[in-house]
Amino acid sequence: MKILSKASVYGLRALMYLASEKDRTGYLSIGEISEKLNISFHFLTKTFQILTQHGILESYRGPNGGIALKKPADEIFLTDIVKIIEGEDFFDKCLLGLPGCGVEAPCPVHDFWKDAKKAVKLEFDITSLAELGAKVSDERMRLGV
Amino acid sequence: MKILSKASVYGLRALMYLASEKDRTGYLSIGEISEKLNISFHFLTKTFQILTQHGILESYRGPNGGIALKKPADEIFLTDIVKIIEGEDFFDKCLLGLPGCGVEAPCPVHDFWKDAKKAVKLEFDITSLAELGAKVSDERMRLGV
DNA sequence: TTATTTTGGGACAAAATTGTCTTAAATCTT
DNA sequence: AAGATTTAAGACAATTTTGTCCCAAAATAA
Repeated sequence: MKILSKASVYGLRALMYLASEKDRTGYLSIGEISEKLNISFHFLTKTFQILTQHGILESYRGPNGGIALKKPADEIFLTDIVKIIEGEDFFDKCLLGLPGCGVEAPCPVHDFWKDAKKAVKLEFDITSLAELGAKVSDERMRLGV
Repeated sequence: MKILSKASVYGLRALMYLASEKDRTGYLSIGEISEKLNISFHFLTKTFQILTQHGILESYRGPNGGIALKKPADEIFLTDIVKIIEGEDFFDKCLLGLPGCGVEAPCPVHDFWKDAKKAVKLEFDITSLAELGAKVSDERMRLGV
């Protein structure tokens, strides 16, 4: 059961890493992050560009440049990130891919799937990068192999 | 939030159609199903071949041939189908794609995701093709556009 | 100024998924 | 026996996703 593209997975892992290093001031380079997490540098750069354009990250070029969270980590939630990368309709999709599936014209699994999406969305709505970053730095939960 | 490949989606929709036509005796041709549901005939054929090889369907060639459920529709559950098409580990995957993510070495979202997967799996485990077929035939829930 | 470091952005390649087509095999009908 | 119907199976093409590469732009440092 895979709900996220690689772009989202890489983006999320990288942002969690960023949040876990909250004591370091200034910018973190994409190179460092991609190395630490074993993610393709160029691929991650592209995802970060999108997140920068959407106000999640702030970037700075040149020596000692890199990226940084544009808002406090406790004000950025999983939903924000996932909707940017996967699309605004991320939590509105029919399990069977039927367009316009809803109460008026539901598919046979609509009722169940509606609830399942709601539960996941709720968790994504309330889970912040600060919380996840803390789990990495404090509880040593892993982001890589 | 998309958890199923097209192969699964097509397969499930086709099987629900089959279950919804339970009064018709004999085999239903793949051609009819693909037309009714607007699914590529050849693509659906390949998915059906896999389901036939795994004991979900029974096929018969020649005039008046086609496919039929190999077991009663109330003995076939969503989990059975999805595991065949997506893989046995369908409900065991880490949200962040980390191999071996588990209680010993969890990722930061492991706890939540474990529960979310469990809830979806439970529903897939108890939802039969008979139940879904009835929703299509009795409650006119839709399988196509 | 010149060299170095870093992100930005696009072109391009590789891989995976999805979709199409052709031929074979099995079966029925005439 | 011959032709028609239908699934089986594989080759192949199109599309999407993922990954790589190159060069430009911005900033620092010497």
